[in-house]
Amino acid sequence: MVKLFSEDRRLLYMKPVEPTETEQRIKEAAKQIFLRRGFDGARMQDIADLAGVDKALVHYYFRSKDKLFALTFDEIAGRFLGQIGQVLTADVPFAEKIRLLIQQDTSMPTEYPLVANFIIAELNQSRSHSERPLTVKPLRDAHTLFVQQVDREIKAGTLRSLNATQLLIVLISLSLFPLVAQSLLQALLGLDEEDYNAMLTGRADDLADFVNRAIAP
Amino acid sequence: MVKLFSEDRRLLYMKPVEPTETEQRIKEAAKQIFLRRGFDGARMQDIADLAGVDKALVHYYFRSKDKLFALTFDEIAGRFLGQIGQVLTADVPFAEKIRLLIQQDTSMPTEYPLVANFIIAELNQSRSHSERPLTVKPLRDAHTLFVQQVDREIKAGTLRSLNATQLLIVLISLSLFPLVAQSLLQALLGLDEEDYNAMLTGRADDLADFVNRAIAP
DNA sequence: GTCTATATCGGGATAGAC
DNA sequence: GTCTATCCCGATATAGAC
Repeated sequence: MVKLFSEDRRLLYMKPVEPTETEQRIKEAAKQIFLRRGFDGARMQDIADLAGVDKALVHYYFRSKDKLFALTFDEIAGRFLGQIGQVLTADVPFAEKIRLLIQQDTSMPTEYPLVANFIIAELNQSRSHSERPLTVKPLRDAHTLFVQQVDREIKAGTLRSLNATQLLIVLISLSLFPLVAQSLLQALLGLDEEDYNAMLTGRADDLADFVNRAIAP
Repeated sequence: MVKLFSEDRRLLYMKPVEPTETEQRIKEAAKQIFLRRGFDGARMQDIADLAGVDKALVHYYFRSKDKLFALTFDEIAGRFLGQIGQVLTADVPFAEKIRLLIQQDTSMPTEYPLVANFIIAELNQSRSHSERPLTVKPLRDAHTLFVQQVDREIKAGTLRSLNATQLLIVLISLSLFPLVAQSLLQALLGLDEEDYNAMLTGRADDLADFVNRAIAP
């Protein structure tokens, strides 16, 4: 019993041990590969290559593909939902909040569409066949707060009467779908990547205007 | 040269030979499996099982997984784009067309969200790593026609001045995203499937109203 | 901690009998 | 056309040397 804590520096020093640099590189590589190929398409070999280490090391640190994936997914989904939550709970005027929600896309790096697509695809997979069930912690507080704010605006007469959750879904749809479905919309409209991106840039203001007209009293 | 056509009944009879019933069953099974699991997640064995035939038969009829997938994808994507094209080119008043575009979702069977998700996901995959390049024939005519109709409405003063393509993207976003991202939105809002579907039902009219307010002169 | 070598298995594909 | 048996590669995972 004397040596109870002595084998684990975490318990001795009261804070997490630093992940080794290698471990970090593998995690980052896993994120990139899983984001692009999904669970089924990803190869442990590709992750190892991207991290510049041997395949066996990946297993040394993370045991199995499933575990590594679960870890990666939670991190990606957590960050993503966190960002949305921040905007929803931001202490800004309502009109500004709408612009923020919509604009989130163009301001974000190229990774953002990948992230949204990834989360949707993998949640679908894990839902349709019950093994490997992924979960995402709901943004209950942020959602509630947004609904309350909308209801206040309606009472104040600055908004017409409408369902706040429906409005939220509309806002997310308008901002995320063009990113998530870029490949489909490009094909459908017959645009190349450049044209498509040109069309997306600077459309946040137009969209905000669009929404404001729709929800005016 | 005498027997040039005699080995292929298609050429003799001037119309395609009937696909055998087995072949049809395999194609249908492939559609179901690919739709749910995607290319990477699908197993030839699962397709065979669902069709009630041996795995070897699947290869007998369709040669390889790639070929069977390409065939399936083209059929699914073709049908999907065809439906959208039909609505875009429909000869109905503009306000009605907007309702049709938006409503497409709730009226469709459960397969619709799967289809949209499938196309988006697989187009992304084949775009991000160049092997297995999938293509979708653009809806140029339908798109052009829609743009013209919008521009006429603007000239007639029944619509405020706006970019027709942007409007089209908005309409598709509003109708498709809640279906495509159901798993994500459910998680985000903390709703179970029943609640979520309840929220979607009957929202077509509200959405059409929403859009009409936004585009009124 | 990091590598080499290897075990093991799943899954796509084909050969060949019927 | 349909099945059985089999090939063979690729991918996860582990054992063991350093």
